[in-house]
Amino acid sequence: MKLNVSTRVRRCAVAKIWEEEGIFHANDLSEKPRSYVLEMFPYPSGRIHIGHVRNYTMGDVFARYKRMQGFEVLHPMGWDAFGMPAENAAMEKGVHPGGWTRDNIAHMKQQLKRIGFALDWSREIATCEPEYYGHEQALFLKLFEAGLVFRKESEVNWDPVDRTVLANEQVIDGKGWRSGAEVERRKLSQWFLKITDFAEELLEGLGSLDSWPDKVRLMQENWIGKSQGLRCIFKFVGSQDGIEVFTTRPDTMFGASFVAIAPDHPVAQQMSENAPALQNFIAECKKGGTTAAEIDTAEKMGFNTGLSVAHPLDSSWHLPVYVANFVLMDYGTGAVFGCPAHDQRDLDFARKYDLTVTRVVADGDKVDSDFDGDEAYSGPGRIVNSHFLNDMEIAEAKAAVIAKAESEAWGSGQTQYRLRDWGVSRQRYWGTPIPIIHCEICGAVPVPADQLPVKLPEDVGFDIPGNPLDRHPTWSKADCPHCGGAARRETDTLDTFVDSSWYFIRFASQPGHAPFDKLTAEKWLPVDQYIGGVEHAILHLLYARFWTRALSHIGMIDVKEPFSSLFTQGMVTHQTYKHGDGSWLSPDQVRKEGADWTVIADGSPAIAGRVEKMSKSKKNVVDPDDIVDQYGADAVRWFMLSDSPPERDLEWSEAGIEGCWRFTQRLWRLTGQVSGADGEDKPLSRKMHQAIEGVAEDIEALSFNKAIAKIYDLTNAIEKAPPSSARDEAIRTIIRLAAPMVPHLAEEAWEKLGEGGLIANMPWPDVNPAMLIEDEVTIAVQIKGKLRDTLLAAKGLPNDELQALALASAKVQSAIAGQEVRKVIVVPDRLVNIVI
RNA sequence: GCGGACGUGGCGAAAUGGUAGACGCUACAGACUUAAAAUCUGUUAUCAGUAAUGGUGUGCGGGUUCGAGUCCCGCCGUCCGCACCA
Repeated sequence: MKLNVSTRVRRCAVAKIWEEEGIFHANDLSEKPRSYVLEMFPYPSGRIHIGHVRNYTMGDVFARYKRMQGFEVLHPMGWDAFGMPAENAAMEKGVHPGGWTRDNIAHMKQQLKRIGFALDWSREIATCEPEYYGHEQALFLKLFEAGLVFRKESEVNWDPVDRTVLANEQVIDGKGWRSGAEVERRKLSQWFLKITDFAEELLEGLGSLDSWPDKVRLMQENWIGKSQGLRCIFKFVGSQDGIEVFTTRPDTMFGASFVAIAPDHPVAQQMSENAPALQNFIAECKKGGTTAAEIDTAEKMGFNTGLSVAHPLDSSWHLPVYVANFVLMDYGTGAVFGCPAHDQRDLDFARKYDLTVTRVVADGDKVDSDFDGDEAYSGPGRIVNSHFLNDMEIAEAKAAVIAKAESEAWGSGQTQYRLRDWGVSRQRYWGTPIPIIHCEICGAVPVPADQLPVKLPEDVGFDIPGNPLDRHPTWSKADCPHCGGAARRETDTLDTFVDSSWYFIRFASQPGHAPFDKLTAEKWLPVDQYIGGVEHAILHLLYARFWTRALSHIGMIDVKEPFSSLFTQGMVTHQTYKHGDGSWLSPDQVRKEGADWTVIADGSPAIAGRVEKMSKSKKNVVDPDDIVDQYGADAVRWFMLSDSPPERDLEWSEAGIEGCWRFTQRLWRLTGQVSGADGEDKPLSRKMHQAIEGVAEDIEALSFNKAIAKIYDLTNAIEKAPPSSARDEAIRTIIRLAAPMVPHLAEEAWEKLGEGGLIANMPWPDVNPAMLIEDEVTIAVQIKGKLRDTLLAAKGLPNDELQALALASAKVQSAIAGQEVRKVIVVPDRLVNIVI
């Protein structure tokens, strides 16, 4: 226990003053420049995780810094409160999801408050409350009216024993997590949002997001997956009907050796009606989960339908038609032609079913049509063995085939996206009810606005798997808003990604009667700095971008991109330990003895495992409450920011937090050293001004580890310096520089230094540019790029004088040893490189 | 399988193409102390050398350049995402 009681009491008092004065409440009417700082809101799982602490500390430092720079800052917090864990808790512990969630929120809110985050709690949101999700239903219906919502069949993971839809994470090795039954893919009619209408916009918009990490933009670009290709028909032999195929490689058409269609392609479905063998094959394909990884890694299987199609470029050339498990109905036309020589999947398939493999793109000097080996060639090259395409470049050949297809009317060039429409239906209770009523006569009818919110019923049970809304005795019964006849409510709820697709707008403006007020929201949006985990790089961020654009499209808000600057922080990791039998041990169950680890309880040997992401199952979690009790919030905050660059993983360690705690003490001791002495200290003052500038730059760039290194540097310099008024000023300044990071200590120190008011309200210290300039610089002297000497020179010395100084150096003279100097490269104020 | 990233001392790291290892942690030595803790001072990439100094060194192999941790090509390893976890 590092903190004594009185310290803890004082720190609580500090937090209370911030709260009483309401200094972190954002003023909608402020005349100041604005800054909207947001961290991804947490799922209320029960306890704040150390990863949250890292995320929110970064945002907090940035928000506090922006306040010091004179901005009106909006820094809100809320809860992504719908989701599966609440239902799991209900099943396991018999508690109601709502009660469980609200208890968790209350507890976690207290935890956050203890860490001293400068949050505007007056804008707190929990997505599970009708005050939030009712507005979400209204927005959903706006999109419905705009034609951006539709219904279609889509596959889900079906557990045939529990008779329940499973989430991907509930499918383990193709089996249901509770029942252990082999999971099947089953089709259900579900609601979708037309995100594909915005594919091009979302792709183009990435270009304007220059304050997003390149990797995230690249991932989204690949996810949207724009490609140009040919859509064309392979006609059945002797028929005008055929199979429509999409390909991005029309240049390889003369290398085609088969056509493959998806198991749920209409042609396959129709044929299977009278073909039990095909039926079995299709059923076989439907085994296992729905994820791309599972489908891609499944062994490639095909079924020869016996059908033949004619090659569009040569109708006398016939190709077999297979049903194949690796062809997806969701992408393109659900049918492809296989060119094994130049596509790995097709090659694997061709080898397995003994189909011809013809080379049509030259691989260096390999041009013969017979292709051997098991590695497809997808690189550049000239077209070979392809009649009129021979000798063309790939791009040229693509254009030639598309032109021919268009002129002969058997196909056309087409832009295709990999992005699929967003399925938002979930067969679960704990989510936003989809505000639709199904009437046998009128179809799917929106719930009228004056009947919103459609509230979740409280009286539900979780003793049986499946959706309690579906089997609720009365809830789903409703009158059709059109004809007044008996009808049934939609019992699916919305994907929780919908909840997180507009919460940042609600934070900016939350009237009671509407989702948000357009003008007020536009004052704050877009979010100036958004911070969260990379794991959200694609889905959440893309959905939120889409939702914002959709609202903009229907005129509800004039904002295209919701997050102008994005930062993705790394995970918090910790050493793991195991028993000899492989079971996990928590770090406090082991002790180091010499080079080895032993289990404290029984002295048996323990194994120090890898440093891994903190998780309950590996027992390497640290509870923020415990460490705040032990070291205080400031030391914990300092640790979250120091050493590791924020975008990388941070390893939690006992030694590390101890070091941070010691630093907070050092800083505190400094504040007792104000001497009142007179006198200048130019080098110290220069260091101080460099720190004011450097720390500001680093915080702006979210390089907290570098900012902290600069604060350490200045601390070292202050400690070494003799008393002077410059030193006293440096002490007062360093507290202000550290204030965003260690706000409690800074507040107390401010009082102790006899300064008035709250440091939280102080501006960032001013830099005197004249004080930044160094008058001497160290010049590196190299010979052929190798360092041989360094010398001190006046800053700004002309190149010829630097060169003369370097050549005069004794070390240089002995290294040259009379050889001819061929060239000298001089970088002003930096180095001289002598080439001999 | 597909897509994306990362790799520098004992450890976390720093370094507009220009002195690799700032800053922190650990460890070791010393001061203070009856003692311990705390604190303070110093050392801490590696090899050779008493030292001065010199060689080597940023995952591995090549390349561009006067000069490469940084740029290019090819490997290896680790991590993240893949549409119903959030």
